[in-house]
Amino acid sequence: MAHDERRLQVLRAIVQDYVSTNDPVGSKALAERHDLGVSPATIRNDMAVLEEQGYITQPHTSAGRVPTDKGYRLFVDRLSAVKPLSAPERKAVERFLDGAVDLHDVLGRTVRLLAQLTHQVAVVQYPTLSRSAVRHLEVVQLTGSRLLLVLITDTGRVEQRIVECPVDVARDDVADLRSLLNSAFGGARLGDAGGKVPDLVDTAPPHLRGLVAAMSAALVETLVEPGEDRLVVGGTANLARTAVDFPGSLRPLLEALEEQVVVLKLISEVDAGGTVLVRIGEENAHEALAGASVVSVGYGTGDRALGGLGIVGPTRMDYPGNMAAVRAVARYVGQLLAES
Amino acid sequence: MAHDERRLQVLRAIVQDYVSTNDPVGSKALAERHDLGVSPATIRNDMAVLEEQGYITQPHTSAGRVPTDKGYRLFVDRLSAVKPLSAPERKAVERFLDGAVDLHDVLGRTVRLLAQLTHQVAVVQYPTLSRSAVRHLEVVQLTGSRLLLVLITDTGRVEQRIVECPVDVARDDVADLRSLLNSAFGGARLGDAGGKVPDLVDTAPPHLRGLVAAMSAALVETLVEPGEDRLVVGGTANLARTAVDFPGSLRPLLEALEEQVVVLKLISEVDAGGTVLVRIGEENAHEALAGASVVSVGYGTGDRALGGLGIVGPTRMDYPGNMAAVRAVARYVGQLLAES
DNA sequence: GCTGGCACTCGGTCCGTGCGAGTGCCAGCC
DNA sequence: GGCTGGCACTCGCACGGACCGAGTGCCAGC
Repeated sequence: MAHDERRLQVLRAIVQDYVSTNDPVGSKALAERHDLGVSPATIRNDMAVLEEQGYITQPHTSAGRVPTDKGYRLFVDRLSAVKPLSAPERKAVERFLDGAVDLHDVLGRTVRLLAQLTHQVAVVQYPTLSRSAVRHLEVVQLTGSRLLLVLITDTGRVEQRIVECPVDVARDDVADLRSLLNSAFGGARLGDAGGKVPDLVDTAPPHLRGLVAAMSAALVETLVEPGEDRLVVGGTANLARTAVDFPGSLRPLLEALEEQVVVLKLISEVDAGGTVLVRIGEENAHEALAGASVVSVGYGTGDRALGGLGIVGPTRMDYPGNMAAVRAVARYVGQLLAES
Repeated sequence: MAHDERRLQVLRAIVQDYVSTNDPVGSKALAERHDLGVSPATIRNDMAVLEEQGYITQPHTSAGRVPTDKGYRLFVDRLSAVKPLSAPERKAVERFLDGAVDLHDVLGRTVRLLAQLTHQVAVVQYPTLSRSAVRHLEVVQLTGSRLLLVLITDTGRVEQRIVECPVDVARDDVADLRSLLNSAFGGARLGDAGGKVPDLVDTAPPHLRGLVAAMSAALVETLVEPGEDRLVVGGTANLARTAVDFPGSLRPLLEALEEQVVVLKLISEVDAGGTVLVRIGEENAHEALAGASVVSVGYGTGDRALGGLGIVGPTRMDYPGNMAAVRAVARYVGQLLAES
């Protein structure tokens, strides 16, 4: 029906105007700024219907309308096309990310880039350990009984862990231990590492069994521990700019970002297909994020998702632009990591 | 002179009251809440003098007085004693920091602890590389021509760096390279590493010279690059709580904290003696920090300072308490790192 | 089904008033 | 000489009323 169609145009116009002006938008302004071909009065009727359906709301009588979470949802799903990045923007992405010297550097640059492109808080997850494979395991003796286990994954991630042994360890044993661990775990997905432990312990020379068990345990523990999936956060200064959009205080949001766990959960719920995920306001199912939207996407090499990245901002954000930025950055990071 | 003495008491009382109430403090309130032994009128005279000397100021006529940066400075220097942590607090420090599994973990806990104790933004610097010694250097071959150099310092810090070689490297050469590098740099202070490079390159077997030079260069570069002195920041949510103290916006401050360089400079200007450094407002010599104070101290093992840690907050802060917390945490972290 | 007109609502702003906290000054007292 | 009580004065702030304008809902007419 033509009616429905126009009503959606009205909703789109409302979202666009509200996002750019931050003022509740009225029927007259809409008629002026968009070529809807009808008079303000007609728009008013449409708006009344949209409000009844829950897509928009008025902060108070005699104010314009504002999109609800549901309204943004419809906008994202049906009324907007992800707009590609401009040429200079694409160039900026390349320039910004090239020249990174290691994983830490890549992710640091990524988060800064994303924050700069979107003017929002950016979040990047380290490549998930469980989906990474072991490239190398290194054992370094710190003191007689204290060993440092260093794990290097195929994604360039380097993790360390101190292991305290009950007794002093001989130098030669350290070397043996290293080659034992490497031949057992080398090349294996970390997700499968747990299963290999019993076998490894059984086949190890008797005098090394205790050691092997301890080190394997540390390895498994390192990746099982949920906190070990690290997160890089950047661009929190952008929150100050959008402070007006967060009624009470920025505090809960800042706390959630520091907490990491909350955000991590959101960011890591991505698939490998490169679909951009948008969670709007209440959809986030976490109180502190009720007034915020999260745009996230998985990055990876080929069809393998390594981790997620995305942005957090007010529900009143430029969804098409931000979705494009997030997607573009994820693609580029994926490429970059595939090279290494 | 007894006069001067009382005037200082008045200043101290003003600082204390203002810090706890956030209201400009008037002569009457002072007389009531503190046993100064004189009437409000007398206090008014003292306040007039203090104002003339620049220690306090009034936001507007007919308001109470507020300490100036200069006033806080005098307070910190002469009017306050660092008050020791309470027993439960000391206990919390121990409980919080024990059980850390590696350096990353230790510093992460430290920053959270400090933020929690002081209710301010906490900042912890990674142990400076230039003052650390090489415990072990590891070389891992990622692809034929791409090597990963992993540096493990005696402070438990692990740094990585990808080195691109012009030609493919043979497996055996990697092992040789590793032992060459370790025997050359092992145990050496990183600050001295630069000087050893020429010698090392000269004595290396001819076919490895190019490689050795490249790796040494990467090593030196890693620690010369100023950005490599990392910083952990936490408790930014506390900024939201103290937002009232930052007139304009939190933005500049958040930006400075993300910038890291600025804060790093402040935090790293510490000595090994355990002196707590306080920089108040304008003393920070950086615009974004003009309304903020920084309390910092060096942490280290024995008489060797490894790095700095501290807090950033509004000038209106509990200096004695925060100085105590910063000092106590630094001591404990120093001990913890000395053990490893 | 669209449109112009109209009455109505209500938040934001401006202004005037009153109040109270706090000050500076002064004369008097110890 | 220094402290004190008293007093006039200054302002910021909170309160309340008036006004204005944006925006709405509804209705009759095309």
